[in-house]
Amino acid sequence: MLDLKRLKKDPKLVADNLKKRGFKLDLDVWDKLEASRKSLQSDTENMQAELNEVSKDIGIHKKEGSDSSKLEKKASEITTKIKSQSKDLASILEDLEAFLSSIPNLIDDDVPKGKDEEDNLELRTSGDIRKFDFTPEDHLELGSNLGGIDMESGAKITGARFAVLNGDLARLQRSLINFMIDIHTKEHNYEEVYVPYIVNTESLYGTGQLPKFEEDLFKLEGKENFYLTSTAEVPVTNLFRDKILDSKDLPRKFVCHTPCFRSEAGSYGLDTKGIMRLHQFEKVELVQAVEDKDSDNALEELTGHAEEILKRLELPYRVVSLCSGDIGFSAAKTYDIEVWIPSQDKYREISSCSNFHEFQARRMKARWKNPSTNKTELLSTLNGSGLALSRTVLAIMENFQQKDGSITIPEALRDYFGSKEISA
RNA sequence: GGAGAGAUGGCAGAGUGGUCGAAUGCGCACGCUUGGAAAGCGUGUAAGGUGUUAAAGCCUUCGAGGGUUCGAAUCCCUCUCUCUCCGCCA
Repeated sequence: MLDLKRLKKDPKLVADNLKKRGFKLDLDVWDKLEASRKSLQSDTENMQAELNEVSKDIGIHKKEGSDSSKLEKKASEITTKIKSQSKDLASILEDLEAFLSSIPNLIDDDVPKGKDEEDNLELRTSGDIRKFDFTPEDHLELGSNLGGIDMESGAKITGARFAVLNGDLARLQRSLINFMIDIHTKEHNYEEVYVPYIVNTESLYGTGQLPKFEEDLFKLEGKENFYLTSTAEVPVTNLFRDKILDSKDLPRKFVCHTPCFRSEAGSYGLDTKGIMRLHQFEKVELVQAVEDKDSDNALEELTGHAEEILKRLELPYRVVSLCSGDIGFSAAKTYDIEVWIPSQDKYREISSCSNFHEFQARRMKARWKNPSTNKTELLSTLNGSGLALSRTVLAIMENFQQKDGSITIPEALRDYFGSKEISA
């Protein structure tokens, strides 16, 4: 949710900012809604004030035992008026809410301008891209040969875009989860947390998935407002919902492993092969809640934490700053980390790290008490994958494959995995 | 799944129709006290909206939604959640 004060004060500025991401803010609609809200609301409040006054009077009369029937009649009239008017007000408020809740976040000034993916700005690369002295296979060929990736069974058990991992590859994924969480808790000072994988509409609204993006989610039948979580961002960030945190508890940093369920509506034909894009995948997620003044630094830090995993795994990657047209609904600024995929001869997203500033916090009333002003202020929230598991498995397979089809395990992971290779 | 109890401010916990946004305690802030600290004493301290240079004032909020009433934290209905007991169960 946008800062309403800002929208009231500077509608043009807000609209211009939103324009950068290709969102047209209809200022006429806004002006009309806001004007009628204002007059209706202040009218209603004045009547309410009058009614409160009269009611108080009645109370005094009754206590004294004097006649109050005249006052009661007056109050009754006011009540009737209020009731009819507050219906109008409620409907305006509803429209306003619908209007506001589908406006995306404002974009940070240093976000590169652009239309789509093509205009994203590469900030840095890391690691050396391996030169193969044989023709490398893609992860699905490798996995099938090793008997470790079984798309057929996934399709049989559930359907398209579901995978079964067997033996060493299942173990590889499990070891990666521990590897990542250990680094984030022991070295980067995140608290580990375990959360529900089913979330309700309030939580999804809080982080911004609802009301606009319901089609990306799996909704449970029977239970009115239950959805499978599409990212740990939803349950973990909502830990802060309706809370007022003490300043000494900030920043708050959580790391959480969850499965993620995405309907992948609108991505038909994309990445149909293997485990690149699934309806169900595992992810280790980093979430931070900080004071807004610290949030820019926190984004750099958090991105660095995710990068550290790739460095330790000796996977080549690059960091790109998403351009204004490609940035997500709730985010003010996003860095994507993309890992090198030899079979595609390009970098592919393996982590997305975003600063939401107060956008999510405003929706979920996540606040902290500022001791210097003694006021409650909104938190700033951030999150990023640290990392997406199936794509990490995929990247290790492809980047560390040997001529005979075996896969070397990156050194840093060997203690976790238990051996130094997956043999052919 | 069955039976019962409950949901109040940052936290704990009073309040069963009328100056109740709400006693008290804890916590927190400030002041006094002290060489300094603790203790003690005093003062202040919910959120959101509106308004203002700032304030005052006004409106809303006692789990959520609806209802009764001139007036609801308090009465009625629905829902959600929590706790206790029973059953079932990884």
